[in-house]
Amino acid sequence: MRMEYVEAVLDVVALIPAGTAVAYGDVAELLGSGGARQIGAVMSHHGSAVPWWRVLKASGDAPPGHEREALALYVLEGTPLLGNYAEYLRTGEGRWRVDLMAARWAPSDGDFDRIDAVAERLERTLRKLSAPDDEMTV
DNA sequence: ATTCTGACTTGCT
DNA sequence: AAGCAAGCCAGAA
Repeated sequence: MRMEYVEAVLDVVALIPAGTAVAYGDVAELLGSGGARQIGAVMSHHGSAVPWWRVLKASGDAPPGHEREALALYVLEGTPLLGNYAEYLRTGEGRWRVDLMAARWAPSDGDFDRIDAVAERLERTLRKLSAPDDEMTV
């Protein structure tokens, strides 16, 4: 995974507000590069410094392996949830998930500007890297 | 070049 | 609602 890609992903994730969330695939789409699995790979290895819990599966299930910690944060942030998470908090049993329909982040115009800037910077860099002999390639 | 793997997604039982 | 199969995208071996 190129560092430029990792940084671009983290830059976008850092913009997601508390109480909202997006799916891995959403980030890839906003970035216009790579797919859901790539975002998952980035979050898995480099997500610790950003609000990683706000990026999750399209189903609303929390990032695998971090369900407990994520749930505590969702409750704290007032993120819309579905299912019996209360029981999960008590006993560790019970199914729940984020209500992505209600919680999904809707970027403001300003957010879109920042996202576009990140996406453009990334694309520019990747293009340069993939075409060492630019000049003639038109 | 081929195969395997994974913090993914979607559609169908 | 819960599993499963395929499709998907890239990096690693």
